Amino acid sequence: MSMVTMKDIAVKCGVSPATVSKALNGHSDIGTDTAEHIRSTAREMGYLPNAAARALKTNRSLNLGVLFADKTSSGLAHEYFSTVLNSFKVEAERLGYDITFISKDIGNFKMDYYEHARYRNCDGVVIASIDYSDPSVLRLIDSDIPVVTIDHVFNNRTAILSDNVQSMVDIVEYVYGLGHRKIAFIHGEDTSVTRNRLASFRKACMNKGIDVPEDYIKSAVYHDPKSSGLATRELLALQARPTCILYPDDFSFLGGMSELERQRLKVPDDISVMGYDGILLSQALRPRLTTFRQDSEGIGRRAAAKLIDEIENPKMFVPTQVLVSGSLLVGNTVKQV
Amino acid sequence: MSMVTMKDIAVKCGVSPATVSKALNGHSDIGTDTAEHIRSTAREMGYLPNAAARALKTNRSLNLGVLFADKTSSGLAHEYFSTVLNSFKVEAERLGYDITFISKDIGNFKMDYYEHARYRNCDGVVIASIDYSDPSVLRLIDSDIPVVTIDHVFNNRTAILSDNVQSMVDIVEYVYGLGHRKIAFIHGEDTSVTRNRLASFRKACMNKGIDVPEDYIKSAVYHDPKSSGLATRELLALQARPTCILYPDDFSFLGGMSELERQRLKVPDDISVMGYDGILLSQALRPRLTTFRQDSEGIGRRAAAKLIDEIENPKMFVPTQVLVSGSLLVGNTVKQV
DNA sequence: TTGTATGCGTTATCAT
DNA sequence: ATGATAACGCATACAA
Repeated sequence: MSMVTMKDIAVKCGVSPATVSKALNGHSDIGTDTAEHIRSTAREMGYLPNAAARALKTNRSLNLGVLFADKTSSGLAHEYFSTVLNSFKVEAERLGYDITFISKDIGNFKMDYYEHARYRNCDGVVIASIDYSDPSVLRLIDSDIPVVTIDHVFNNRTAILSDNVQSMVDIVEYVYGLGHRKIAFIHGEDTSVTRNRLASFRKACMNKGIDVPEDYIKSAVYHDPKSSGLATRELLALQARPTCILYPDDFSFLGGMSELERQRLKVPDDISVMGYDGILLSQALRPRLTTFRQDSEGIGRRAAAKLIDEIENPKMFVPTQVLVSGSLLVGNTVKQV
Repeated sequence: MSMVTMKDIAVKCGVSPATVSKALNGHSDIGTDTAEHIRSTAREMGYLPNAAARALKTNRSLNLGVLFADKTSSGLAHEYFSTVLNSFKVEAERLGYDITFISKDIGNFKMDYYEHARYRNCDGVVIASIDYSDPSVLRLIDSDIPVVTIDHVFNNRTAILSDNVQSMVDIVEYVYGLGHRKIAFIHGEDTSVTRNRLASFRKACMNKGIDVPEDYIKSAVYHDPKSSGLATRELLALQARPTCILYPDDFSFLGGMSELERQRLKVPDDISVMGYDGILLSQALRPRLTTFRQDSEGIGRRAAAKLIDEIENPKMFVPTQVLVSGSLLVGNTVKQV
């Protein structure tokens, strides 16, 4: 059980600890024979590097901070973010980095995000699904720690962005292609993502020569079926009822679905609908939900790659906005009209 | 930006680093006036402890390892586990611990779970949602590192268990109370959880004097609507069709739902169904799914509390099985017959 | 090619 | 009540 250290290996091999260190780290100035001997003895003895000691000495922890939280403090419950996190983790591990969650107030010790990341010697931090106006977040963003943000752009910081502009273009063109001209859009709460989607929706409609009356634009809350249900009811009460409703996300559509059923409207025969995200659920519904699949796996992977690149090549670092495109997931909820 | 250390504080206060350390750690052998002065200068200077240095010296990292993975390597995508993880995280942070994911093979360095946990100086590890027969997992379980497992029992280890025995009793009694005597059970793949549920189901039925023909017991895969859909079809094809079907989990029920709709069977008028888990989705469906809500939040919280208790009081440690009970979530999918 | 010496930031022991 | 000193495990500049 007791940790075997480089010193132990040095003793066993009859060399100095420095030699062991170099051999284990693959330095070129060690005889190939000695190096190999040291490496094999290390393996035999079950040697493991001590991350803390290494971090203390090198000022590099090979540890990335993850800041995933929303108001409900359960950013992980959203399939989109848990997928992003998972692929971030996989890519980071492939490149030799571990992951630690960053939070406020650890134990009795009051600290903000920046302090927490410093305390744990994080080499970099990825931020997603959070209130970007929180001063504590801003302090981290403005700090000297490499940061990559997801779905939000800051000056001088790399951002990975789901292409919410192109996605709305694809969506509008798709439903337009099926003959829809009365397209309603229920959007989530006001964030930069929402603003992008909304603006792109309006523009795409304009480009197609579609008029979008203001009461075809309804406000709801992401991931909240109830508010989307309410918005659906309002849309259905309109004089000129839309033929197609776009929901803020797949899960929210469930609220719309209830309302449609209550009014005995069949999807897609009586009305067409589209979701957003492409979560598992959407493809388990019948009829299968037509939706837009965000490449959450790609987003997490790119975030890790970019962050680590910035960490390992600080000199060459240029803040970038990486647009990750998704794709239409055609189900059976949009009918030709 | 440059780290302010205890030495810096010592210089500024005109005392020795040792005194600073003691003052900051609240030792009693420092004058209250000096201690307070040191603490306030530390605050002014923006001092932050260095976790790596502290870990190196104390052999305690205040860091917990998390081993969450399934075959699809996305244990996080399951709402049950992401909820467990989140509450584990919240409780751990409240008690002063951070969380790091444990994996195999970090970068080019081949290691198993135990080695990874050691490498990161984890004070303890929580294990869930994993193939418990993996030798690499067993090595960790049999190691000297404090471990708490979730939904699986090992000798000499603390386990947090969702009460799968009582839950099945509650479920059977509930549907029995509504007059059902022909109850079918679709269960997940063979795990200890599944075995407990199945045995408890059989026993509960027996206690109620209900006969359970073997073809009322169907095998499916957790979280897989397709296999549950198939099982549903088989059940509906039976001579003596069940009046109520219990599904392995809420999500799997979606597969059953499709099959029921295909056969034009109305829930609950033509057939009653129950899910398991109580995920968000289940309560967004219409009719609302009657299901059994596992206390995933409580499970994560108890796991963190137990693990940290073992870490901080190793002398008093006794391996325990903590049974966390859930509760029926009554929706509208079981009809009185 | 190998070894010596030093220090990363912290805590703990032992003096004073 | 405070301080000098050493040590945790490792990496590196420099000497040999």
